Amino acid sequence: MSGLKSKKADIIAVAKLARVSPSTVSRSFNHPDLVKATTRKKIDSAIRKLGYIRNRAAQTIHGIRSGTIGLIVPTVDQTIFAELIQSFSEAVEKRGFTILLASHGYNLSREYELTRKMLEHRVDGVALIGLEHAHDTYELLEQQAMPAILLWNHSDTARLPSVGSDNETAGYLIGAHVADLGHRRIAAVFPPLDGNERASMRFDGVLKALTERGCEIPQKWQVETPYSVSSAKAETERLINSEDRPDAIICGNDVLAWGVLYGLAKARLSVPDDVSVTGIGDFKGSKDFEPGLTTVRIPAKTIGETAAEAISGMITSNVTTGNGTMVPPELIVRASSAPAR
Amino acid sequence: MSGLKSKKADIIAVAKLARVSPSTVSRSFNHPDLVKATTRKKIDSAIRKLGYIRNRAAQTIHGIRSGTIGLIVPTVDQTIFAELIQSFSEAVEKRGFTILLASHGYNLSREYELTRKMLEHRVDGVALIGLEHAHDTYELLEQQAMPAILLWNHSDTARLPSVGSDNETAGYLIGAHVADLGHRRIAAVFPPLDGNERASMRFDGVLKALTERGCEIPQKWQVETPYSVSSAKAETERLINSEDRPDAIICGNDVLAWGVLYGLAKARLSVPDDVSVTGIGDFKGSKDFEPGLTTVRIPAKTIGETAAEAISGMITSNVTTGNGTMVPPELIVRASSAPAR
DNA sequence: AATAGTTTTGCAAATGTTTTCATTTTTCTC
DNA sequence: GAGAAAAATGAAAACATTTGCAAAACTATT
Repeated sequence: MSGLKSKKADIIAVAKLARVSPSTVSRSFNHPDLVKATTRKKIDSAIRKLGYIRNRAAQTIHGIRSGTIGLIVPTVDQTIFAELIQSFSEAVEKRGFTILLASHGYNLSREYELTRKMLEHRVDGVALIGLEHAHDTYELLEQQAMPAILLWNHSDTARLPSVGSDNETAGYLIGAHVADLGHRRIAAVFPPLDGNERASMRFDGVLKALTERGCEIPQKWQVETPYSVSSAKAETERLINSEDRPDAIICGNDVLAWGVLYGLAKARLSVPDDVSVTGIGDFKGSKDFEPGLTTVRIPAKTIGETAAEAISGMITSNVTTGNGTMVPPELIVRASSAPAR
Repeated sequence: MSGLKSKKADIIAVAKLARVSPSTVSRSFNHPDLVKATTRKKIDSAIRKLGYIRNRAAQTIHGIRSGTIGLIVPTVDQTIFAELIQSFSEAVEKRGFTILLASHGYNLSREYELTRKMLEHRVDGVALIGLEHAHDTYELLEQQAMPAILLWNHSDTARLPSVGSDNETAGYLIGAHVADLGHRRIAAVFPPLDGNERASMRFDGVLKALTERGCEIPQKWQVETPYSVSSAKAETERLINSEDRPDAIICGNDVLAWGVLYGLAKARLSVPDDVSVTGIGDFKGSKDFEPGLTTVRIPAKTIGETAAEAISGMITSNVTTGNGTMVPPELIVRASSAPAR
């Protein structure tokens, strides 16, 4: 009641109240050095009085950047991505962008739809997770000449610049570690490999390291299980039930490894005395496990930051970063693995 | 080269190619029933040929909704919020909105800035986490008549509608459970209560339940520790080192409870035989712990969905949902708590 | 106090849509 | 096949800004 028109204030209202033209108000936002200090004062006070808030939509149609970056993820609520989302979003915010977030639940055609939606919103760039995307999605981004980047995994041959780790290397590191500890009775607990490029490349890496060292994983010890602690736990109980049990279990990721550790604990088997266990990912929590989990760290924070820098470079100065950056994974040895007896 | 003008296609280009007026193209998007099927065909083919993508920014300046909802969180990368973000975003996506996400790292003035930014982007609504926000933030939202909602906790007296659980009730449930099991030597491991409304209300609830049952927590057993598994673990080692140790430990959240469990495991104390342990939150993983963690579930999924429904109601039909919805927390008894000996 | 140079400001066009209203085209009825 | 009614389309104004250009207002110089 007391003065401020409750109707939405626009730049014209501000101009009127400050007794200047709209152009001057606009300039005072975008090129403050071009307007006299005293006029700027008047304008600022009018802005405050009216509670005016700039309309980015109106700017955007002038070809001005929207200041948003679309981030399209499979899902948010897995530790694996939450960390990445956090660091990426923090890093782009620092550069003045805001994240437009959408999740597709591992459905590639939904991912395409969401990409379209991002383009409708005129995001300045798009970030996708992983290397596998629908043909249409790539086409769309190319055709619209939209700066885009792939997060989490890196491959030189990807169709877009990618920032992340190499899953095969991650698998190789773990495979080599376990084999070098002298284990020969090795089992693998992985998510379904089919259609999961992440998991299957890790597995390939493990196999490569083992083969080089003259080991192999017998078919019966190659376990596939959904991405969940509880099913990994259940599978583990099956795995160790036979008296002919492995003395090392290599897991496709930390979540599965947690499940395996619980399964072993329940069976009163000691880790690492009876069985060595390894994960991949170094999720929050793995460090504090009892025993601490030997794993490979995929440095989510570094990836998020590197990617943020890369894409804002692409946006602000059309600098294409070649085919991205390889952020090396790192073996982290903790208490859950020990030399074979 | 082969036909498609690489310059950004607008609605006018489409109209020209389809030999109709821009109005008709616009109509064919927004009121397809008003345009003849054959013209629609022509238009669709022109759209495809040019790779035209609608410009929501241009629509938005007509007062049309932007189709975005601002979600401002303290941080993404804690299990606690990731689940909530996922369910909220999924639920609003289902209603045609996209999430504009920003994180402030528990900095309330940064939260205010982010809220402003959301308003600049002309989001259709804003969702904040928790009940505690800067005065300015509330003012801003009110003054701009922006539909807004608070997630995670509910209070009838909050300045905005809130959807979530009541932390005091959550604490009460756990306190009652532990006391009713017959425990009298009870310790509490909580995050710093000062300036943390969530934690302190939970603690109040615990105290209330205990007092009603004639118990109390001695000062020396009231432990404050940062939100992290490792520090809870360290604190636990201190706590049980004295030979006069508690036989039940009530934790302010599941993450701390995990730390406590690890600490006890390391000390070779058996849960629940030697000590009962409880959490609050029922985070992913608590179910599969060895032993399973007794806790109070704050149903993130329900909260996200309820909140999504509430805010889209506020947006699409100006229905204000009173002061929100209380989503009741639920005691979940698992193996980590047992009757006192 | 006139001139030239510089700094500030305003006018008007442009941006990519939607929408109201008027006009044209089609369909129906007899 | 004329007239009325209904359906489909187009013209133009509106939306909230930015920006190129020209005009106006200052400053400095003589």
